[in-house]
Amino acid sequence: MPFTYDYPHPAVAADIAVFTLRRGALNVLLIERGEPPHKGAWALPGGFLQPDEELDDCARRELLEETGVDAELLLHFGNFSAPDRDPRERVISVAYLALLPSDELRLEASTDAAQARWFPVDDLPPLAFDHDEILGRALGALSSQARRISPLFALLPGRFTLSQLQGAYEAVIGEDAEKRNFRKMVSALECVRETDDFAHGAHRPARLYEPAAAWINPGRDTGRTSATPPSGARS
Amino acid sequence: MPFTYDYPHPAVAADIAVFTLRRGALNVLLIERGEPPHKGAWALPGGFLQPDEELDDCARRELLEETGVDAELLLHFGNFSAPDRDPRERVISVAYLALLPSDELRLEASTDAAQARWFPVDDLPPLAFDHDEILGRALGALSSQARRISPLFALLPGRFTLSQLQGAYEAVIGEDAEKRNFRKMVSALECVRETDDFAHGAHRPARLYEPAAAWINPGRDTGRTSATPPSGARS
DNA sequence: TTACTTAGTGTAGTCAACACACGAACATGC
DNA sequence: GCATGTTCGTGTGTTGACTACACTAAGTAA
Repeated sequence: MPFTYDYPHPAVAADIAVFTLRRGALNVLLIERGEPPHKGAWALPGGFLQPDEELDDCARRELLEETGVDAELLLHFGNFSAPDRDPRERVISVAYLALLPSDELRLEASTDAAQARWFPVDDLPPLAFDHDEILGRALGALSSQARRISPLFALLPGRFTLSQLQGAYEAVIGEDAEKRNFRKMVSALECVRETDDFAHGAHRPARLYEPAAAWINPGRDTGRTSATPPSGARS
Repeated sequence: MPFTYDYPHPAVAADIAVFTLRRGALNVLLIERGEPPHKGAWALPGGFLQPDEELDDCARRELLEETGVDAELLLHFGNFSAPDRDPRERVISVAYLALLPSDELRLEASTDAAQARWFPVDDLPPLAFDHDEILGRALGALSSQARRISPLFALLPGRFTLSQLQGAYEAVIGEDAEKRNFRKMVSALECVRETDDFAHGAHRPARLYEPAAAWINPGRDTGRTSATPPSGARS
């Protein structure tokens, strides 16, 4: 790294793709821009990095400020750095995805947003800046994450039925799952613990489950650093 | 995203963990810093983003400038943004990993580096800044990537034997593989094509293989966007 | 009491991953 | 040139994982 640096610094912002389930379908939170550029267009929420703030904290703060909720899962999935992606000045976008339980839907448009709204990911309006590209990448990353099941807890209430969990899985992956196989998978992953309570609806009550401890905020797989020692490949 | 932004902009840099194989072992390229801070300490190569440059291009350029080689695989695996990670000023580090064939070892220390050297990843010196954390994350990401086999081509010459490929796999994963199963896996992935030539050594010659087309620079898995249409989960 | 809907479970078949042993081909040294 | 040593390269049987599939259980509502 050079010890002098004469070039102008870019702005750095976090943009967040916030997903939730509404009526069984995956929805993403968009804001309608209240100011130029792209005034009137829909965009992902986001904002600029502050001086003494880590990027992860910036994303969490912006999300809290712009939507009023604190996300349980905030995952960085990419940077977007095209020099002309923002006409005002150079902005490096650090992109995150977040998941919210479907019942926390208190949307509060902030000053610079005309309104905030949920959109089904299958029926999106045109987006400002390069946010369509960012959102596409977010959906891909989300789908990969969901196969580990535990990230889906952030989409559900604290206790949930296995049918709810399967519904979230199907909504995120975009494919149907077979009931018994899904339950076998969840059982094998040992990521839920059954409770003694049941959800009562119009039909047979379903047992409620909760996340097993240590599955909140699961680390990324780090291969070598967390793996058992190699069996002899090292000399 | 707010339309005004009064905070100072951070510097943005790319740091690159460059890996290669030397005598069968995974090595990483480090430079000895020639200037404060951390003068005399070893660090990952890297440098600052220029005004009209994408982050990916910055990483590639810095690597070319500091080591004289053009990397075939440059993969972003994380950002590092602790406010005090660089004592000079705030620097956001965008971290990449790169793979080089083991025979391209023309190291040219640039002006700000006293020297550049390969280190086995099992025997590293103390590193400057937070580069030990960056390198740890790089090793984890590399191990995940290697399971797809095709990224390993960047560690090998243009044509290689299956034993060489297996050696690269084992060095990166950190575990031994079983020969026949490894070959079956490679065969199933259809990522190599056999040639009519053989490598002649001290013993029975081994057939040379080359990467199958379309496996250079493989895209990330994007789930929904590249998957077959869902079978009915969407209404 | 009946009808309806969802909850919840076990098995058989298929496929992929794993462990395993040997003959083939070439270089080298005697 | 012959024997020896080393790596190359292949097939099979076993095991565990994933897939597909159908019924009974339990409650609500009419």
